[in-house]
Amino acid sequence: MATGPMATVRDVAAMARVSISTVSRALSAPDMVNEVTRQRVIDAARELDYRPNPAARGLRVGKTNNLGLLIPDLENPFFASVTKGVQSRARAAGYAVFVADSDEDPAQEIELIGNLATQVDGIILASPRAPSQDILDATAGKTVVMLNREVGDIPSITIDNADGVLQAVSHLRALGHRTIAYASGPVHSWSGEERRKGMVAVAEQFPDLTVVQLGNFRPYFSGGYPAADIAVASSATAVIAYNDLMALGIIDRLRQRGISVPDDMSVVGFDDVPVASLVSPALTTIQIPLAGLGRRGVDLLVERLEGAVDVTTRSEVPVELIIRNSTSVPAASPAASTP
Amino acid sequence: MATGPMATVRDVAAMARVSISTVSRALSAPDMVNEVTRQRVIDAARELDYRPNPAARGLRVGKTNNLGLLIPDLENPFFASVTKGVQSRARAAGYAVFVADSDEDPAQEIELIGNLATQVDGIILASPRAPSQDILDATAGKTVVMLNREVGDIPSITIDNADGVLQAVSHLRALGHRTIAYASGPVHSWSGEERRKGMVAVAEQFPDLTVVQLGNFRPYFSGGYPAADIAVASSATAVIAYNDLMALGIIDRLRQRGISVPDDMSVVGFDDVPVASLVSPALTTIQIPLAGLGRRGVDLLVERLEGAVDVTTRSEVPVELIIRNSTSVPAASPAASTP
DNA sequence: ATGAAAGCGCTAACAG
DNA sequence: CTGTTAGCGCTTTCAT
Repeated sequence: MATGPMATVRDVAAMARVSISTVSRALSAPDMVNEVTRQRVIDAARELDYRPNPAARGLRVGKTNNLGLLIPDLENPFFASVTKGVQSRARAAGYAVFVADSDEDPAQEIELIGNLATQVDGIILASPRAPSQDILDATAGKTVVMLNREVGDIPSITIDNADGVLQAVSHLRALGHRTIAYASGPVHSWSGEERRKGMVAVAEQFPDLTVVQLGNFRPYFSGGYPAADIAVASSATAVIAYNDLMALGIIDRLRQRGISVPDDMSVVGFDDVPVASLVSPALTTIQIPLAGLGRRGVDLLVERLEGAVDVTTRSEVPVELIIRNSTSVPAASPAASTP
Repeated sequence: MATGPMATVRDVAAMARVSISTVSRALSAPDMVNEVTRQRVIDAARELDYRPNPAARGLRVGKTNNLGLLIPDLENPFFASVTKGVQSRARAAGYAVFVADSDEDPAQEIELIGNLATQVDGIILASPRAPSQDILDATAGKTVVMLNREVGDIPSITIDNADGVLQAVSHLRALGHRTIAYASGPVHSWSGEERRKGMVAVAEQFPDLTVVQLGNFRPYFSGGYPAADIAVASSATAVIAYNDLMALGIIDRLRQRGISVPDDMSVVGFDDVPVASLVSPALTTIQIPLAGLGRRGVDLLVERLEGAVDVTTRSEVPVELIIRNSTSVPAASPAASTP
């Protein structure tokens, strides 16, 4: 760093009275060097608090041992959790991670991919917002894995959106709901589209159900307000939101209008971000193992970096319905019998 | 990166038919090179999508242009926001940032400081948990700035905790509260101690007030439960929590026990994390400019890195009371007149 | 088992 | 204005 001049191989070599190559070996190839010499080097290294300069090593070896993580917004608890998972797994695997926040800006994303690429061995793209073609161009020739989205042949880890929607609907249906609303996320959201399609599929699967599409809303708390109003205007007794943040907004708006959740309206979220369990009513939601998603992303990336070329390129993580207090039997439902 | 072999100065030099030093100059020293040659280099560089290898440059120049950020927990919205601020400002200043999450583990912190130090020009320590002496040792000779804590002579940016507490108490007092409880954070928390001391000072300042110290609680949602129970057992009509998360827990526990907030008990948080405005009742809290804290941290660090040695070493950012819906006049207060 | 030397990609003297 | 050269700290042949 700035003040204390870092010790280099040369310093250690001098103190241990060996050549610099012996220092290098003693520290990495445990057994290519005489036991006693090695100890001398180790001691000198410790004494000087010597740490190999990663940049220098990287330059020589052609590998930085750094990973890049690109996310749309750190203040979105979804990505905070994913980042946390990436962080810890990367460290365990011996990588440091550059985190870049694109602020939901597709253009920034593309630029950041280029920046990151100069300093890392591989990049994790979490829910990138940019158009597929732009991503394809920007990542050409780079080692990249994608989280929560699929584009082209880029290795990816996604979540089982269809099953999530199915679980949510099944839950609601079992409670007695027959008209269920769905509040979509942004039009261009990949996972949003997946979930919307899932809703359509589920609707076909249950002929006794009426599924009403409320429209597209911003995937934040604020997006829940218009969604709630439209839901109320519909005949739905339950609403599934694109994500937890939106679900929270829906609940808040409902409360403002004197509509009780879950008594008058059931609400289901998606993601199970940490805050979902801290609000009241606690949110029934589809749990995505967010930190796990991050960890698996690192695993996949590291595999491609160090291992075989043809490892599995796409996988999907399961989701699980977490029933809390924002769902119950519909107000005047015949199925509303509490044993 | 992995597949596409990155172009180097040499490639660009070849294509532009100049020497490598001319390439280097054309790209950094705009006017040390002939206009037309320069353009040839620029073109070649663009053609090859050339990007100087930061590691190589860093090695040569003795500056990485990377910053390290160490935080206790990314899933804590406090740090997510700080990180976001650091991120954006660092990028604007031409730095990439390594983010390291210590998982609230003091030992990890010390180790991570050492790891980070090998790859960065400077480090930002956000609310480190380790003992002062350990931090002093680990950062000796390194360029470091600290956020939300002071130790030794390390340059720091803190917040005006005393004023925050004062604003909270004044607000409550104005509403008519006369017995106010304070739920402290962890014993070893620096800011926790600052706020506790602030409460004591405020208590002395207002002779008509009774301040009851509830004890020390975990600075999370869960810590709010015991705090709430003790608050209820006391005669306080309002409680100020160490932070927003704890305040949320207090409110939740109060609700469980059928105690209405703010009607039966007022609650004030601290930090104004994003979720504070999304819950119901929306939390009255002391707002800390969290992202701003991160940005100022970068500014201070970069100043020390690039500028004079004796820039201001300690500063404090102001806080502001945000009045929302978790506070009101006390239940049976004589001051309870709504005009 | 150890040392000498080359070279990763880059910038900064130092010539010219 | 431009080219040659050295060297940042490290690992890795290649000798010995």
